[in-house]
Amino acid sequence: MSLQKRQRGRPRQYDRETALLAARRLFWEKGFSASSIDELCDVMSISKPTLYAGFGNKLELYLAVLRQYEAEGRAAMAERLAHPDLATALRQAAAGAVSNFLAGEFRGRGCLLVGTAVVEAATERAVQIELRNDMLASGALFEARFARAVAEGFAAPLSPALMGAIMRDAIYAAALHARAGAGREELLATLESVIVLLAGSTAKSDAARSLC
Amino acid sequence: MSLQKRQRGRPRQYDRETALLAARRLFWEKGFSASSIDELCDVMSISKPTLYAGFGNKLELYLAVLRQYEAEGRAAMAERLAHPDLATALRQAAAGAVSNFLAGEFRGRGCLLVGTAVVEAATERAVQIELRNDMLASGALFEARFARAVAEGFAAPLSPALMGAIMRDAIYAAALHARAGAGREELLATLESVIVLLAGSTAKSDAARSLC
DNA sequence: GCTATTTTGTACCGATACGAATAAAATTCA
DNA sequence: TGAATTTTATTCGTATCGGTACAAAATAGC
Repeated sequence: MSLQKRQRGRPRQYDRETALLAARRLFWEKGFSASSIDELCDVMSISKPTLYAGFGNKLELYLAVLRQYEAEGRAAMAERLAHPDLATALRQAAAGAVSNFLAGEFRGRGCLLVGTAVVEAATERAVQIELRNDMLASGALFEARFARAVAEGFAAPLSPALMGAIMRDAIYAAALHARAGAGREELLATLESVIVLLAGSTAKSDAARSLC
Repeated sequence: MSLQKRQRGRPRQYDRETALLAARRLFWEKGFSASSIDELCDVMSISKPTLYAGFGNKLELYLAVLRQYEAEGRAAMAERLAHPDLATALRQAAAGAVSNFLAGEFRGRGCLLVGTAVVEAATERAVQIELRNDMLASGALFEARFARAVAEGFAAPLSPALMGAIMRDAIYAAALHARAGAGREELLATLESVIVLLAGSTAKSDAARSLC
């Protein structure tokens, strides 16, 4: 479907994914309501009618940004969770999330969904559903990893679903802390404790071990 | 200080705490940016110059609302945590928080701070500090409760500080889920698992026990 | 009653909000 | 080359934004 031949009229001069990335940066910092259409056009380097023609309206643009972000994040998370050792997989997932929360140009970035979608969820049903599905999907990702560990002989203290929920929630809470200005060590310390409680191992990650 | 004699000019016709409560409801649902001054004046039943004279500007009003909310919430939380049994204390705290998140007129209320302050934290330093201090204070509250348990002979799996952070984070995550539309049972199930992991007891709460 | 002081509501300010109308520019097809 | 089609930028319009000037209203002290 992406290989359809060139459209008939004037070719568009912007790249959709790149434009969404630019919009993401603005939404991430200011949130949905405080990001104006004019500002979005600026950072996306397109004019207002171009934005409306290409993305519908402000809310639809925001939803497109969220979906692009979720797809990227979920793919990265699944990759990190694939490590054969449970504790290491969880540590990689936690470290990746934390790096994402702390990267970027402004202090206290956090997670795009936790940082911005949460507010609009109360008034915009579509955003609430998007947020809800993201949390359920994240939980399912961790649940699957715990289920795999159980199948491989891991003596779990709880059901995979509950352990997955706890691990996911710890990471979402870390996103909150990041937005509130917390530092990397603090975020990682709490997450490490949760991993120890859930995976029962105190072994250090590969990176930490190589330092000894 | 609150007993100072009647001021000299025209007495104000609104009650400050009541007005803040009304503003809280609007901010809670729409967030800071999407709540307009006109709408705030409506729900607070005061005129615009009255609002500015009494509360400074929109941001200061919002901060006043946050502080009133935090004070109430912290007092209630401390009271629930005072129960002599650790697990029961944690269950009461969790149940109280969940009830707060799910009460109110609109679906997906959650926590005022988690639901609205998180967005503004990235651009408004004062809000970020307020949010950060709230999270630290909440963590300290739980830490103190765990420390008390340890002093009373509880065999803790982690330091009180870490256990307090984990418990607090689980509740903050529950606030996120509530805003995303999750139901009471789901919120309580995850929190109960965390309590079991931390307090090590599977005893049911008084209310649940009385049902048997 | 008169003055000083504080709160009140009406009206208003410039700036900016989201979105649309319109027509020029750039391409494909015939 | 000309018709059809799509994207582009300029301009505009109505509504609302946060915030303020101003004067009337309501109290306490003298």
